[in-house]
Amino acid sequence: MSVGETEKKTPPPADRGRLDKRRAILEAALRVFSRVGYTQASLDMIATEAGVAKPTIYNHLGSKENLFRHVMTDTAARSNAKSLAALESFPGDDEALRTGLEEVAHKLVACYVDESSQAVRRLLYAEAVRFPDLLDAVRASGPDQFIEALAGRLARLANAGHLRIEDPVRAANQFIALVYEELPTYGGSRPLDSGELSDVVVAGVDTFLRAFGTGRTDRTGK
Amino acid sequence: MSVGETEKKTPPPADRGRLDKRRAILEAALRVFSRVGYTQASLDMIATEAGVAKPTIYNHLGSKENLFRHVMTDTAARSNAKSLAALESFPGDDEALRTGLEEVAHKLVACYVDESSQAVRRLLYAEAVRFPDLLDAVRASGPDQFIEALAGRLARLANAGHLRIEDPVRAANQFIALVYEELPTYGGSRPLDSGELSDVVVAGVDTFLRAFGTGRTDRTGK
Amino acid sequence: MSVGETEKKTPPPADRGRLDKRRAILEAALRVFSRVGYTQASLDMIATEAGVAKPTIYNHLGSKENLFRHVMTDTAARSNAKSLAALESFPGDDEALRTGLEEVAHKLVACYVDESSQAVRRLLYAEAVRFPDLLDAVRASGPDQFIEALAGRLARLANAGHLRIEDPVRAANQFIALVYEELPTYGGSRPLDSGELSDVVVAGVDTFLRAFGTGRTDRTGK
Amino acid sequence: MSVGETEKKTPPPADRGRLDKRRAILEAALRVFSRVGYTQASLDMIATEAGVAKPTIYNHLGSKENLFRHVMTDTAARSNAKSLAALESFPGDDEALRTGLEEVAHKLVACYVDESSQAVRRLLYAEAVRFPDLLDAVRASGPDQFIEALAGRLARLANAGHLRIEDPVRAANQFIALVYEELPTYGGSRPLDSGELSDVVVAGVDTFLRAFGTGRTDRTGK
DNA sequence: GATGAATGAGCTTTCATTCAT
DNA sequence: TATGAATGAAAGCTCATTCAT
Repeated sequence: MSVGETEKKTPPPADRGRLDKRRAILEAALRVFSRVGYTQASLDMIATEAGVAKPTIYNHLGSKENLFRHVMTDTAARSNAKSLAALESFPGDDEALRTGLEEVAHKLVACYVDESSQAVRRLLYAEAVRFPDLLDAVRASGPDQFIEALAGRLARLANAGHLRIEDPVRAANQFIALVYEELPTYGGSRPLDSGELSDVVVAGVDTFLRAFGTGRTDRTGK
Repeated sequence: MSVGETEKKTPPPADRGRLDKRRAILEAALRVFSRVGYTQASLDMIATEAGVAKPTIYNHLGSKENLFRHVMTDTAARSNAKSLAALESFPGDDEALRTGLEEVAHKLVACYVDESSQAVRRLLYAEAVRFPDLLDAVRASGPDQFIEALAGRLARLANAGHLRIEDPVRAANQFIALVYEELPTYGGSRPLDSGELSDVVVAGVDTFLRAFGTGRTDRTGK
Repeated sequence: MSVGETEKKTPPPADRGRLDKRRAILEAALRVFSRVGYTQASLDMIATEAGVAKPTIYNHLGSKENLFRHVMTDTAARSNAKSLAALESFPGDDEALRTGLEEVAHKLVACYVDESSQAVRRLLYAEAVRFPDLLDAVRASGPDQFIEALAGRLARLANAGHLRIEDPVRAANQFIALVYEELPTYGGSRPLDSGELSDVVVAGVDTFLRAFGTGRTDRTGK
Repeated sequence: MSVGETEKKTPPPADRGRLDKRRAILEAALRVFSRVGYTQASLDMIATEAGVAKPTIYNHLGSKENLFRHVMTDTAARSNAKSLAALESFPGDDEALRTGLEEVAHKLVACYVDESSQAVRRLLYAEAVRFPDLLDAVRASGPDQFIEALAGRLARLANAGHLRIEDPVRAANQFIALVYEELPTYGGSRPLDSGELSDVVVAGVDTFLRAFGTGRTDRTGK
C-alpha cells in the first residue's frame, strides 16, 4: 500500500469488502513469500492464507509476477518511510552529538532488522535475476533516497563545524556501513541478538566519530 | 554428500572421462544456477550446458539439491581460498602502511566482486529459506574464517604500535564494511564500475586510518 | 480418502459435470488398470480414456495410489453386493433343494466370473505386495461377509433337517470351493466356456449333496 | 525349464564361476521379484542382491523379461516336482485310506504354501496381463500334469472298489478344491496358521470321503 | 465480482538397456 | 567375460492460469 494509497477517506461502502480482500491478499502474499520464497510460493498457498479463491487474486493483481511486484514495492515503501522518519531525530548541533548519532543509528538498525524489511531485502536479492528492474526501482526509491537525506544531515553538521567531512554522500555510506557492519550477511538461521546489535552500533558510531569528529566529542566514560 | 570427496589423486586413466564429466557438470551447473537461479534452473538446461545426458547428473551427484550443495560449497571454498591468499600481502610494518592496506583492500574487493563469488553469494542468499544449513556452513568455513585471519593481521600491526585497536575482530569487520561499503547491495542490473570501486576502497582505507591510525600515516599527496 | 465420500444426495446442478467427470475417471481407471495392470497404467492413459486432463484426476482423487484404492474398493463393493443379492434366492426347504442350490451356485459363479469382479480380484492379488492393507480390507468387507451369510443359509437348512452340517462356516467354504473348483486359477489367456462352467457347478453341487445331503435329494435323472 | 538343466555334472572348472553367477542371479531375482513384484524390481536391486554388475545379468539372461521367464519356469518346475513327489505316498488300497489321504493332502498343502511356490503363483497371477503365455505354459507343465497324476491315483482306488468315482479328473479337482479350500485367496498380510491348515485338510478329506467313500472308511474316533 | 473446476506445460526422477574398457 | 558409465524414454506430480457459473 504504497504510502499514499490508503488515503481514500470514505470509500463507497460497496468497495469495503473489495478493498479488504485486496489487503488480505497482499498481506498473505508477503507472509507466504517470506516463508518459502517466490518460486516455492504457490498461488494456492497465498489464496488459502488470504482466505480467498485463487481467481480472486487474478482479478485483483493480474498475475503472480505482478502480485510480487506490488508486495515488494509496497512493503519497501513502508520500510523506507520508517527509515526516513528515523532521521527526524538526527542531532542538529554537537550537544550530545555522540549519543544523538547512537540514537539515530539504533533506530536505523531497528528498521533494518525489522522482519518485513529483512523479508523484502532477502526476496529482492533472491529474485534479482528474475526481476532486475524491480531491484533497481526499489533501490532508487529507497536506499538511494535515504542516503541522500542522511548525507544532507551530515553536511549540515559539517557546515556547522561539528564534523569534518569532505564528501557527505561517501560519509553517509560509510556511516551506514559501520553501524550495519556485518548485518547484511546475517539472516541465515541464527536470530539476531539485541545486545550484539547494540555493541555494533556503539562501536560503529565510535569509529565514525574518530574518523570524522572534531575531537570535542570524546567517548564518554571510557 | 561430503564436500571434499573428489580428492582422489592420480585417478586410473579410465576415470579421466568420468572426472571430466563430473567437472563439466559442476561448472555447467554453476553457470546455469547463476543465470536463472535454483528453482528456475532445470536439469535439462544443466545437462545440455554440460554436454551430458540428464541421468548422468544423477549418477554423479544424486539429486538437484545435492548438486546445488556441491556447487555452492566447492565454489565458496575456492573464493575463500582466494580471499585468504590476498591477505598474504598484508603489510607487516608501517612502511607504506596506507598503500599496503589499499593494495590488500583492492585485492579483497576484487575477490568480492568476482563473478563466481558474487554468484554464490547471491544464490546462497536467495535460497537461504530452502537451504539454511548451507548458508551457515559456507559462512562458517568462509567469511568467519577470513575475519579471524584479518583480525590477526590487524592485531599484529596494533602490537607493533602501527595501529590503535582495542578489539581486532571488530576492527576487521569495520575494515571490511568500509572498503566494501555499499557493495553488498549491488548486484542488480548495473555492472560495477572499476573507477568507482577504487574510489570507495581508497576512501574506506582513509577513514579506517583516520579512526585507527597513529597519525604518522597521513594521506599522501592530497 | 474415505471410500464412501460420494454420497451427497441431490447435488446442486452445477456439480453435475463434476460428478460426471469423477465417475468417468473411475470407470476409465478400472478399464485401464484391468487392461495393463497398476504399474503399467499411466495417468496419461487414464486421463485420455476418461476424456479429461491429467490434473483433473489429481483434483478428484489426489494420487495414483488413491485412485487405485478408490477403484478397487468401489468395484469390490459392487461385486460383493451382487453376490449377496444372489443369496436371496437361496432355497429355504428341501423342495427342489438340488435345483435350488444349483441355481444359486450358477448365480454365484456368474458373479465370480463377471469381468469387473475378475479384474478386481486379479489386480488385488497382483498388487498384494504393494497394497497389503487393501487386500485385507476388501476381503473383510467382501468374501468374509459373504461366507458368513452363506453359512447362515446353510445352517438354517441344517436346522430344518434338510442338510447334515456340523460346522456351517466350513461347509460354506467347501460349497464355494466345490462350485468354483479350479476357477480361481483361471483367468489366463483362455476365456471361460459357459458349458464347462455349468458342468463344474452341477458336479460341485452333486458332491456337496452327497457329502451333506440327507439322502432324499438324489441326483435327478441319472 | 528346466528341471534337467542343472544336471551338468563336472563342468569345466573355468565355467564354475560362470555357473555360480548365473545361479546367484536367478536366486537373487526370485527373492527380489517376490519382495517387490516384477515392475517394481529394478535390475539394480537384483544385481546388488546377486553381487554382480548389471550388464552381467544381460550377458546371462538377455533382458528383464527373459530373466523373469526363467525364474518363473525354473521355480515352478521345482515346485511341481515336489507336488508330484508328494503323490508317491498315495495310498494304494483302503487300508488306512483316510489317514493316507490326509497325509497326502498335508504334503500337498505344504507344497502349496511353500514360500517360493506362493511367490511364483502370486507373480504369475500378478503379471498375467503382461505374460499371458507364461501363465499358460506354467499351468500346462504344472497343475495340469499334477491333476492328471492325481486323477490316475484316484482312478486306481476306484477301480479297486475303494472309492466311488465316475469322473476321476473332476474328482481330482474337487479333492484339491476341498483340501485347499480358501487357501487361494490367502496370501495377504496374515501369515498362515499351521493349526488352521490342518483342520482344513482334515475336514476336506472328510467331506471328500463322505461324497466318494464306500462307507467302510468312517471318520475314526469322532 | 468471486469462485470451483479444468488444463497445458513442465519438472524431477527412475529405469532398462547399451557402450567402451 | 565382467563391469562402470552413460543414456533415451517415460512417469507421477505441480502450478500458473483460464472458463463457466
